[in-house]
Amino acid sequence: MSEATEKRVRSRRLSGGGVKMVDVARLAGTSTQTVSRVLSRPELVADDTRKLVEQAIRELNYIPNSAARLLASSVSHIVAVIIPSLSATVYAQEVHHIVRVLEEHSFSVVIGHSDYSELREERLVQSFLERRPDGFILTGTQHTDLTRQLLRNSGVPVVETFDGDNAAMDMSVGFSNLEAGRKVAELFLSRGLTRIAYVGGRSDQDFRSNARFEGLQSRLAEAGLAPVARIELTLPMPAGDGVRGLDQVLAIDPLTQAIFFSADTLAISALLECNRRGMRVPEQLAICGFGNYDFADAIVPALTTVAVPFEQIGVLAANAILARLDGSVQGPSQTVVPLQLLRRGSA
Amino acid sequence: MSEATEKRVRSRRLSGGGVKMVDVARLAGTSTQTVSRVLSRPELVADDTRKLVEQAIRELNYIPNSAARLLASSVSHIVAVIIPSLSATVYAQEVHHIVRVLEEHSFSVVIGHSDYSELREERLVQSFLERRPDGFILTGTQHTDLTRQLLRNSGVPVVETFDGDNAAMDMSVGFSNLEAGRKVAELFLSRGLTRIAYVGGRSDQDFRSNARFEGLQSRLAEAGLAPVARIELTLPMPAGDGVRGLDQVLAIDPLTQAIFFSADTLAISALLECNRRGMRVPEQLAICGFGNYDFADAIVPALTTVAVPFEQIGVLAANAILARLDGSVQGPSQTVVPLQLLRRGSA
DNA sequence: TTGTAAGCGTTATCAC
DNA sequence: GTGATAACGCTTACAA
Repeated sequence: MSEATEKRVRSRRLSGGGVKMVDVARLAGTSTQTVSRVLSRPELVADDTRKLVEQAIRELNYIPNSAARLLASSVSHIVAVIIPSLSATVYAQEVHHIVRVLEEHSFSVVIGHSDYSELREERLVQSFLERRPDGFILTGTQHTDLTRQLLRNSGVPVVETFDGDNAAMDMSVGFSNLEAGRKVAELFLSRGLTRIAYVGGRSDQDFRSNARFEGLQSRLAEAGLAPVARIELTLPMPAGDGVRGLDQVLAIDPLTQAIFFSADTLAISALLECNRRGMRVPEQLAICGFGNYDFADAIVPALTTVAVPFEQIGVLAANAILARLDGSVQGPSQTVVPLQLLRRGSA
Repeated sequence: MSEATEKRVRSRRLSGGGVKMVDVARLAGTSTQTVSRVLSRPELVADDTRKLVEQAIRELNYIPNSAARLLASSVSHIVAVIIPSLSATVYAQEVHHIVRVLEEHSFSVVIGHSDYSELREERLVQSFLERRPDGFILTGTQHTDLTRQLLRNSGVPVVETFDGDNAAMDMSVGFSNLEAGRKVAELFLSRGLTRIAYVGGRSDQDFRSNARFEGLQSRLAEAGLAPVARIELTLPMPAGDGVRGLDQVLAIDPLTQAIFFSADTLAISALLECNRRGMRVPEQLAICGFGNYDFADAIVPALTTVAVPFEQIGVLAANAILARLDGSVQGPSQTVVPLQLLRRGSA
């Protein structure tokens, strides 16, 4: 921000409003301390005094300055949330519920996107730490060393989400991507399918998709099989990429019998494309998605997919932070939420 | 937060880390003022001094305290964003781009949900003002009097989004919902359809949907027609509500020829349901959506809809705040982004 | 139950 | 180009 800007902003602030605690105290005929108490621990103040103060607050339209409060008390009432992208409904859903829960407890949420990059995440962590948040909610367990170090040094509670397979720095709320892959393999195998492909994010970007692939692969290996193809799409993946994935799979093995897509958006667009091309699903090609998004159940055939309780993850993550802050829980914790394979028409 | 909590948090902070500017200054052999300058206006510091300070910062892992900065400078580098819900992709998209743009300028975004309630929005504004944000981005132009008063008094730049029809408090970036309704009416009329229905949000919740309905209605009136039905669904509207809307319309008028849905999610689920029921779209029932979401183009028939540049709205809103802050723009402003009727298969 | 005094960590101001 | 000192608005600790 330019020099001129700072001046402008400052003068704006100084002229406008600018009611502070002393002003309230003066009007109420008390000390600032009493005003402070009315705000944070009203039960310690005599009823009459309290009413006077409350009246003065209303009259002056007093709004406390949280920066001053933080400086004096070292509690920010801020939780920092870093997700790969708000454009993916998965994360948007999660954040929705994080915000909802935290709002109720008068915490503010500051949000940032890593764009699927550990380095960008590191910069965000660094920048968010300047606000002295009372908690961090990150996505996944893959972080730079500096990110870990910064967070550890800060002593802030950290929740890592969406990854129940790997060890967390502090607390974690996630699900087993590995298990998801195995479940899907199991399903395909139970239908006697052997030519099975995987379509997901690039392996250097999407570590949780990697785990799903590994799960699929390991289960297939147990049956003496190997995936016929693995397609890696660059993130973020717009829905239309499902068709690209489909085409790439078919280019590698035109006789592919089943595809596991790492996201329902991809699976849905691929399935609709199959319909358009007259490829019969699931007879000719079985399709399984991941996430159980909107419309998974509305298309024909309905999409077989793995349901993930994204909202629950958001709620649990927020609660994990809150529990640590109010002391009801002390150490590290690892929460794994269950996945559910929804067998519908497409596989 | 409980008394015990405050103590615990405080002690954690005091023990862990706690490197401050004086520590850096001491190590670098300068004053805090010089450290401060290195951080905000490096060009004012001699190269040698600067390097010493930068070295000390790295060595100590110093992280500035933005609360102290705000207190001293009255610039928070925070923008508060309030949307109805992050569960709706529309707003998630918008926020995604707001965050992206503001991050680049080292602003943090704090986010809140109004849940389509003006009263909740008011509480959020009140609570966010405690953080002394440098800007506010709100959704729509419908707010309580107190909300307006608080924002006006604070002197903070405010951008209202998504509503280009009504007067804004300060700045606005939106589109004409009225025009959207008229466009869709025009389309239906051009196809000779006369029995036209509308499905949208409850009129006391979704004011922008109201405007779309009014646009539709006014254009129909010019042709001597009136809508055969208007369905009001309670927000938030899950995709499946599209089917409910469809059924309600058909219950009122089984001969309805066309439906304008206030969101693509509704339109898509209704269209897929028509397919399932063997109702031919558009011959038997024409369907038009709003928003041009994912999959609008992937289903069969492809959804005719109104494309809204949600991302662009986010970018423009963020830029409007930035422009005001750096003084390049002074007064109120009203930006209206264009809508585009995408005529595809469904109408 | 209430008040007084001393910080919290930074930046603005002015002097050098 | 650099430093000393006084804010910034609130809470904590202690005293009354």
